[in-house]
Amino acid sequence: MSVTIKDVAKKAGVSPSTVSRVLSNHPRISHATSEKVKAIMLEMGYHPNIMAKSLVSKTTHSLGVILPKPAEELFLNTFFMELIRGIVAQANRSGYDVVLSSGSSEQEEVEAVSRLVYGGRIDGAILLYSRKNDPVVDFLSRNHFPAVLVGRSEQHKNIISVDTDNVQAAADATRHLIQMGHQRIGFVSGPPELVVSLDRMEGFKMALNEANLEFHKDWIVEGEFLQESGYRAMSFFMNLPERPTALVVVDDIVSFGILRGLHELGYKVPEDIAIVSFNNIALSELSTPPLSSVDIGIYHLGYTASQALIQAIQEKDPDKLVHQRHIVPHRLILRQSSMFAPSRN
Amino acid sequence: MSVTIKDVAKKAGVSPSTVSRVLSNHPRISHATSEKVKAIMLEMGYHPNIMAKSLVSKTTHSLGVILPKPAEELFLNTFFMELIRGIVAQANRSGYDVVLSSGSSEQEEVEAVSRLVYGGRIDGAILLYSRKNDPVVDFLSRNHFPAVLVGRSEQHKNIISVDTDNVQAAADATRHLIQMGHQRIGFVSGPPELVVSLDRMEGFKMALNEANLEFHKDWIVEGEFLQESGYRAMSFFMNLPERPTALVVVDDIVSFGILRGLHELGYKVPEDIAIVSFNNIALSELSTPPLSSVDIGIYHLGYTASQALIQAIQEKDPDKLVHQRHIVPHRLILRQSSMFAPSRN
DNA sequence: CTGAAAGCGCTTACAG
DNA sequence: CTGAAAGCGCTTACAG
Repeated sequence: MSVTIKDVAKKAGVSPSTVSRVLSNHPRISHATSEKVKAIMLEMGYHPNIMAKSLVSKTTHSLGVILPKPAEELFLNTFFMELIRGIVAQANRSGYDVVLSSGSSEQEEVEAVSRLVYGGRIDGAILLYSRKNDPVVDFLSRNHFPAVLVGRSEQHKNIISVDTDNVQAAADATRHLIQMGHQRIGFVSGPPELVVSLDRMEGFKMALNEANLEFHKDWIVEGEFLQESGYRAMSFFMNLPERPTALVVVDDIVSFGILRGLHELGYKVPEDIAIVSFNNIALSELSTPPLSSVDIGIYHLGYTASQALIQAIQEKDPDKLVHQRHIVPHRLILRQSSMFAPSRN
Repeated sequence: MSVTIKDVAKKAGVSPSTVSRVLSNHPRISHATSEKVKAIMLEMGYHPNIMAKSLVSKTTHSLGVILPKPAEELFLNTFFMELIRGIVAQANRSGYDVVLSSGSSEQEEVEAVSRLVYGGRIDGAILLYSRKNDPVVDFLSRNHFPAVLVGRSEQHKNIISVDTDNVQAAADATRHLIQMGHQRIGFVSGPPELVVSLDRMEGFKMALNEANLEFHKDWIVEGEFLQESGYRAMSFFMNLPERPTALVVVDDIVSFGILRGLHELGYKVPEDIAIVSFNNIALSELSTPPLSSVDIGIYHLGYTASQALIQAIQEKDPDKLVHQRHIVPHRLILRQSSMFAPSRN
């Protein structure tokens, strides 16, 4: 029913092969026939059938993106949206489509991915997060399937990854508080199975070490990327006999929970406790007070991930692809939540 | 290189046709051969090639989702993410993939969609928003391509749509303020080219009318779905000689901007001005004060859109599809921002 | 219940 | 510079 290469060929008085060659800008085709065929394609409203093309070319011009399962799904809506926007923008620009997939368990995630991969539905995959033992990463790595990880993998060192230097980022945030005069600094971390939590924790410790500041076990709290976690962490800290004067918080959303709790209890930020967190989402400058936050360039991360993946797909020499690690620069944005020098005691 | 239906057939000692029939659970296949073939498929790691299947079946089992162009892109990250989560969840459950596409202008949007549609890449499309004169809707409607609109279209009454009853929702919000004793109520609207802005405005007027309250031209402000718009609206209202005591605000994000502005100027919410807004995003209960908001079930909207689209794709009788309109129920969530009765004057 | 054959719409050596 | 032919991996009448 829809117009095919044969219809165009017939009307143009050439063979289907020729039409196909015009389509792919084959060099050895006469300018005259090329023009004629193109005119007729336009006239007849011809559009190449992508499926047929894929079937023979063994390439789909599609990238697969695996959405995190519900547990982490709550985790920062705006983070993932920004990431996906960056991914889709760059993919479309390069003529690639993006196929979204999700599973409601790790098991289902693997099934979804393997359907896409084995079914020849996608040319490469992007993972939006990095867990410590991720079966999806295992699967892709085992199958030598082109893949890019946003974040980094502990096990699979040679998967291509696009990441923030989270160790440095956390060190930067911590150093800022130290420079402001804080000596008692706590850390609110994310789920320990996420690599990002570990990296930020490490940077935090690093900065404390440099400054010969004490690393206080009691001043470390782990949680989810949820406001409730921040709320709980806050209540834990504020009940401590000796409490920190500043906090490094793994994510802005978590800081919102902390701010809310402190507000309810009548504490003031940054006077009673100073806060720096990560990701600099749109709302971070809108909270009361506005949050100091490390901007990690989320859109840019997504954009770079697409770019790296497409490059990997098109690269023939596999040696060039081993152990690629793209670092997107971060930037500490200072706002009111950390702009206070504590009195010495 | 990958294992095909022929390989399986050879190993099983049957014809490719038979393997294909086993795959599709054809009724007239003997249990014995079916079992044998299935065992061999598993053993050889067979996975059907989706492209080949699509080519012959003329169906892709993919839904296309068009991301809004940058202008509206900012518009409510978390809104779109929730919507997409709902869409993907339901699509995957029904065995459909979701293909994302975007353009950086209306022109590019249409091109992206037509590539997907004419290229046979998708079986149907979901639009995430409704503009007043949308070329993408025109395109889909003109081509009689299965499509679902989240929102509603003024021109194309017979496109399938999934929507909130925004008129009622806005009326509910407004009535609540009236019941609290407010007589001077303002409205902060969104871009006038979006249908949702118009519908909510209409509900607002309706509720005022019912209560014989004056509709004050000065108390209506249009803006974007951005915090800055809220900030500006706030400053406009607060400089009025006679200002409203309560506001209905088209979106929570806009309310955040209003809250911030009022806080800076030292006004109190809800005492100086009460606020109700829409969408009930995750952060609405975290603001200071927590926002009263109409929960429109965003995830549910996405979920329903997927469901309706898949139904439309699978429905043979086109008469059944005309003028379908699915309404997802809304619910006014009361929080502190509107819980104050103004003194009579 | 099963097989041989044709065909989906394209590409790409091979030949000229 | 162009065409005829084979083939990508599947499905589906048609026959038996």
